[in-house]
Amino acid sequence: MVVHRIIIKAFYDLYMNQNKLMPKSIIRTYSRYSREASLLLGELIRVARKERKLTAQEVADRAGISRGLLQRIEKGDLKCEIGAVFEVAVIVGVKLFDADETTLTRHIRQTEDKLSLLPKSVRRKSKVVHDDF
Amino acid sequence: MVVHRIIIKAFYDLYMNQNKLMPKSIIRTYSRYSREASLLLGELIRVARKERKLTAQEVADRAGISRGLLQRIEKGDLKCEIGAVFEVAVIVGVKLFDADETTLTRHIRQTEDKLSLLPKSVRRKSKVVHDDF
DNA sequence: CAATAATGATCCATATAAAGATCATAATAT
DNA sequence: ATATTATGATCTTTATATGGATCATTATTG
Repeated sequence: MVVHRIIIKAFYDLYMNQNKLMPKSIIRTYSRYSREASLLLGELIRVARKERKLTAQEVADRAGISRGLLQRIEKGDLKCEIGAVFEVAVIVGVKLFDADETTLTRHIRQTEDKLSLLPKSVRRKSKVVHDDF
Repeated sequence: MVVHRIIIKAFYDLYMNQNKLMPKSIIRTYSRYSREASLLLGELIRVARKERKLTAQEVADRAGISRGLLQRIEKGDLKCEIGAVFEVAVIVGVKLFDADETTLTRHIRQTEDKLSLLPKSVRRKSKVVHDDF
């Protein structure tokens, strides 16, 4: 029943468009530092991939992502899942935090210890110091 | 015209569901290394935020993200935009690559130099070595 | 202890990232 | 030089991450 699908699709589009009038899109802005950190990570990945003589498709397959996403990652696109980026880094051998597995685990424990000493919640000074003058 | 919206919504749901029968969802799996790297980063962010006495809401606002997303970031959720994570890290003062802005820029240049020396594309050995026996 | 604020968790709607397909171009091996 | 393959770029569809609201719980201050 092709006609059904077409009609339903028309209503679907209608529904989608009625709210599309004001996209309310989220235009996110990034600091220079973030952009450069991401760019560097992407380039390190690309260098590592080539040094290991792996094609983009091979790495993408191993990481379980599309080649297109890998391209964006290597370009330092900030709108990528951090999980995908990290996974690719691992595959091509780029170390995160400059640490191996064991070191990573140790750092986690240290950080958790530190965290346990800090207050569970941050309390804003409820009242201004009552500036008497 | 509330009725219109309801009807249209019904068709919308119908349309969405006809394809939902086989979600074909992408269940991504992550390596232990990726999971721990992300967890560490999240915890470092949380520690830094508390040390600076910033509430979750304040940091979220400054980063232009929701408090919910910040929560996920601090928990090391791998399904977050890397841009959001990096931005938060910058705000609370967690250094990426253990480098300041200048160092970052220098590393980028070094990496690009390295990249320029590598072949533009990786070529798989087109033919197996013709295993004659 | 009481009051209040921060955090954690969950839900829904929607904006958007990702997959997949396709095309053009560039780069490598023979 | 030529054939072949990798890469880059763009488009559409679909899956999903995010924002925003709400509620319960926990912490902190006074």
